Amino acid sequence: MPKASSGSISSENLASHLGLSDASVRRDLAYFGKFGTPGVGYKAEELKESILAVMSSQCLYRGVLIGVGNLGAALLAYKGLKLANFDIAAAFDRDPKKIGKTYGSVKILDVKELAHFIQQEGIEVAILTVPAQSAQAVADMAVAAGVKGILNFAPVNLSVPEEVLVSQIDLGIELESLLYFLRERTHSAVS
Amino acid sequence: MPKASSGSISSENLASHLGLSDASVRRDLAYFGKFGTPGVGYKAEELKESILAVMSSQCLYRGVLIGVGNLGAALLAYKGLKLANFDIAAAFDRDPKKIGKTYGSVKILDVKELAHFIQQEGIEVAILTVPAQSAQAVADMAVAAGVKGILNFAPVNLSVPEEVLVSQIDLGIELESLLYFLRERTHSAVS
DNA sequence: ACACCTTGTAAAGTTTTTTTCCAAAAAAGA
DNA sequence: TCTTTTTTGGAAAAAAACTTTACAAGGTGT
Repeated sequence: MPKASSGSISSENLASHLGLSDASVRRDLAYFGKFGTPGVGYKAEELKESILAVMSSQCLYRGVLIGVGNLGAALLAYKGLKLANFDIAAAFDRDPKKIGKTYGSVKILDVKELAHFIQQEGIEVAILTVPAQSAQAVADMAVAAGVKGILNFAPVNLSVPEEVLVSQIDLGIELESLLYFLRERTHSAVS
Repeated sequence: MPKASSGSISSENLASHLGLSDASVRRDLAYFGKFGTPGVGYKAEELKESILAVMSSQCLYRGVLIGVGNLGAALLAYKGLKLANFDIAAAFDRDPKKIGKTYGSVKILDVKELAHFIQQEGIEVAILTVPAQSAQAVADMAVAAGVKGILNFAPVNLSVPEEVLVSQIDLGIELESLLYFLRERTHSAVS
């Protein structure tokens, strides 16, 4: 592994830490601008600033999280979301025991207020962490109220107008995929 | 959208429900065997049986879940895992308040017993739902004890021997990706 | 001034994914 | 029975995505 010199780091060095090739690192960084200096590499501090600058230059999106079960609560607690210039304006649930509570700085509202809230606040993104059987109905509500993107954790194929972007996350499929590759690997090792 | 005829469904019909092309559906199904009949399509009941047969013909993997926070609890409650012929043999945590409890049929044990349990039970897969700062240490333990695959939810690049398969799930990155495409779409719509 | 690094980017190469195409199989109508 | 229609499975072609190679241009140190 190449060693880091004072304050600077080369694409080769970065690559070895990330498990990529030097060319990939350069290409990916270059996509957003010129952050390095030829013959030297990337100055760590500068690179960090530049990346943060690119990320925060992206316009802010405001979103709601719908369904405060275990998974929803986990996401509310997860700090990584703010990094993406994403702001959870409110969470929604149908359970009266949860409504009115606050997770961090996010308030839990009654799902009946969802449409009104989305319209009033100009919400563009919804994170769906509701049970599978309610997912389509909730998505329909959110889309009708004006949401443009959905991050869907329910194991259901949502049907939405094509101008709405859905990103599907199925934890079961991730696991199956891992197991599949494990089996492939052990099988080919035997044969 | 094509209509379904009694008991049978064509690849084109399946495809339209899944948002794929007919050819893709046929190719993907054919990968595991011949389930359809030319001129007719796939008999729904038969296809379902065949898919279940393929899935359960895959050898069973046993795994442990490490870190019973909100996310861990959500996964323990999620029934989709059993479908993949995957069995969570036990969960682990370091919090004495959680140790000894039972989620569904899964018992929560002390993380100190992790290595011993993995070896004793021949566990092959670990699901990591621990905080980022403990992820590498826990992964090291699991790998040393014999785990061959890791499903990692901590936003950390695990470093493991290359014979160990790691599947990384970063919910923050999923969200960023969604936002990125949303921005791309709205920008190109303007210009 | 010269030798040596290392970036950014274009071009080439590779891999993966998707689509197209068609022989063969099944059903339905003549 | 024979022909037409439908639809599969799989081969071959096409397209797309991803990686690597290659190198001019920009910088550093002697």
